[in-house]
Amino acid sequence: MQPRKIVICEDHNLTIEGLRVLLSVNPKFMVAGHAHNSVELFSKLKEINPDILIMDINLGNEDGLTLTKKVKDKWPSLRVLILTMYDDAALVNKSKALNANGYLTKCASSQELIEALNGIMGDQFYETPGAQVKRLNGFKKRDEFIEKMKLTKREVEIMGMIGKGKNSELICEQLFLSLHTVRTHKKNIMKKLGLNSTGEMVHYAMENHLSD
Amino acid sequence: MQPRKIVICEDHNLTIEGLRVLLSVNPKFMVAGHAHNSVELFSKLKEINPDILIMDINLGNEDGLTLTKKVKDKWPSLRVLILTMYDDAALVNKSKALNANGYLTKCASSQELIEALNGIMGDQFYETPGAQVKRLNGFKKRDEFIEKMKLTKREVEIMGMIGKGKNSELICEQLFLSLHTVRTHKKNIMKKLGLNSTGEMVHYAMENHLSD
DNA sequence: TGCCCTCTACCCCAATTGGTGTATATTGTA
DNA sequence: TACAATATACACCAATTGGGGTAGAGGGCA
Repeated sequence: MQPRKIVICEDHNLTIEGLRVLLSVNPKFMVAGHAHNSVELFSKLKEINPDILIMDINLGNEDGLTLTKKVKDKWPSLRVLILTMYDDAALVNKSKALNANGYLTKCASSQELIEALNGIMGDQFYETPGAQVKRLNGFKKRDEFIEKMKLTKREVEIMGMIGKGKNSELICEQLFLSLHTVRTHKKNIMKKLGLNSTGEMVHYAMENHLSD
Repeated sequence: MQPRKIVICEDHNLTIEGLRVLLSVNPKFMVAGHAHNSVELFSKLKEINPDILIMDINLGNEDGLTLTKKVKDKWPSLRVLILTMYDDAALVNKSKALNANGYLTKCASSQELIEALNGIMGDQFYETPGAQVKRLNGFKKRDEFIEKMKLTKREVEIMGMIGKGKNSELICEQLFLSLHTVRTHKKNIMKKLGLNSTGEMVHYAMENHLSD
């Protein structure tokens, strides 16, 4: 049988190279390419037309889950394995909802990776057997990322402008919105992220690279 | 020459295995063991007595930096390379302060990993060359900024706290000042720098590295 | 001694923001 | 089709901030 062609989408080179060598010893799979972001990914998918996409959720300032949906819309038969450091039930469900074929945390062994790659070829959604629901409160940024996932598109957009130090009035002008609307969005963002002032929002947005 | 013995401390198996194979092709280095947490780490260090420790900062619910300090207290000659996904000047400085020997982000290529492993054998703190330049520019920019704008010592101090997203009330409490005084300082800073809101102040403070 | 700068502190008033709640149109999706 | 989520818009009131002052205490210096 031909080896399965794999494309890896992941922003950390070391992880990409690690996966490449890990998989190079297995004749059933072949890493045919990799991408660091959505633009590279679409180009690679067109060029290579792989069987499997290994997708990291956290791609710097891009959202791997949204990207997964776009990819599956265009290549429905492509099998997608979500590979992430976040062992979170909500993310597993969201991955399922977005038509991914499996979910694996980076805590997995190479053995489990191979099992997952075999698993996602089946009809059912694949998940690490006995995946433990670990608490994620150890390091601040982990939670922050999960929180970031809860922001809607518009909220992320407004958060980006706040991160540049813009006030509500300026934002509403530039987005052709009512001042009320912008203020409502700001308040919703603050609730979601647990922030209490514009200053904290600016700090958070810059710290978490929500601003370009 | 004997290959350098390496121990990897990292909670993600895939990363460990990836690093293992990446390094297996290089005769200068040998991965002699790995650990997922502090307990395993101390046991491995005693058993193996390696030359190099590759340490992930983010170890689930443990803190890799604190662990680094403990390790260096016990094995001062051990060379420690901090390997993390966070490209953050504050973390670099903290790593330095805790006697680590180098700092590398996971965005690095395997080539840069090798360079880093060679680099940390020297006396100086090793950092991804590009990142170093970036940081130097930051401090240069900071000095120019302060000189140009002629902020007083107190104003720089308050600007730093604003850059962390703190509001006037919190600042006055922490500096044992009247709220009036802090507000006066803020207004003076705004006049000097031509800023019109707290949001703009936070943005400027972070952009110009006035916050630690 | 007189002058300038810094740090401290206060006043007034207008503008903006924060907290809470309501409401409608649209979009996506089960 | 019906339901949930999102984006939009507004009301009301309290709290904070922005913009304009004034002013005394203390340090450094010609």
